[in-house]
Amino acid sequence: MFYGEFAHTIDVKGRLTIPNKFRNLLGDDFYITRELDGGLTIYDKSKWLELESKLNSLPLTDTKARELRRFYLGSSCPCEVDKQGRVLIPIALRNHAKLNTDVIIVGVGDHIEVWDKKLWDDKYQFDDYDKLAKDMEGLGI
Amino acid sequence: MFYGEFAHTIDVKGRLTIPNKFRNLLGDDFYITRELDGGLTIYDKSKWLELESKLNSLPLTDTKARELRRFYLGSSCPCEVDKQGRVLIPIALRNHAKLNTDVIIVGVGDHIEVWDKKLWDDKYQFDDYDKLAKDMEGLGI
DNA sequence: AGGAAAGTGGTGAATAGTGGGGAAAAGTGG
DNA sequence: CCACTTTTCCCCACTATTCACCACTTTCCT
Repeated sequence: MFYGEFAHTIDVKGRLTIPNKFRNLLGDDFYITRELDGGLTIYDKSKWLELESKLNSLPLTDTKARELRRFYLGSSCPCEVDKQGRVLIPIALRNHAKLNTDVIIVGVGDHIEVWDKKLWDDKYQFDDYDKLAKDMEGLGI
Repeated sequence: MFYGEFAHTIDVKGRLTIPNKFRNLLGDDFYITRELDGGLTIYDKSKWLELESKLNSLPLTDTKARELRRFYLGSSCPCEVDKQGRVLIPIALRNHAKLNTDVIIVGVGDHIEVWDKKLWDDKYQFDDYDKLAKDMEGLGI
């Protein structure tokens, strides 16, 4: 399982170092794709296959299903790490998540998320604890 | 399986380079045809044969079946890549998908789609995450 | 404080993508 | 059936990107 928040940088070539704590857990084969709220998600192989088979089971005739597939599969990328533990994030994904130099890598249990630092800071400062508490209540936690 | 989004160009002669990552997977024999949402689709041989046999199993007497066949088979084209890894897209298909110089080639799991860049950008910016989430919910993902 | 490990940055070779010229082939009209 | 135009295909050349490697800085741990 992936936990914690790491501040890393993407260099001019679009390379991002995977936090050391995540590398062993991810293994050699993992996938990166878009994520609903505007960041990127890294899935290990088994999680990815799970998502993919769900998507593939959808009927071809459904317009929404086709769009979902384009969203997830179309933007995804099998990752390869170099000897320094870095992956190259394709331009399309970098643009989608508006990644600049500074990014935040977050372990969220069964997957990892990648956010532009500014976006992350704006969105998830978590200073409104009352609101958070209300949300939790609504979800029965 | 085909993943990812690539921005390529069609030159004045109508040639399109297949992204290197897709070439090996496609093999020598593959097919291109129209696609439902306004782009083109590339199928590898096995997927193509599958689609073709499905279409051929439809009753000749059914008007809709005849139209489907015209749509898919009528516009299709067996592709050959030159030594630079390019295919020539027939004019009919180029027109159908309104392909200009800049196109987007998208790997969507079991097939590849080709879109005019402008069309793709307009259609698939995917910034309405709530809508997308709703769609997913509706499809049980 | 010292050493090891993690993260960052840069360089050069190899490869992918693009564009164009010219020969071969196919289509068109007399 | 022949001449002409157009399209297709093969080759070469240029540019941009990718990838593997090396070197440096910073952080962490003992």
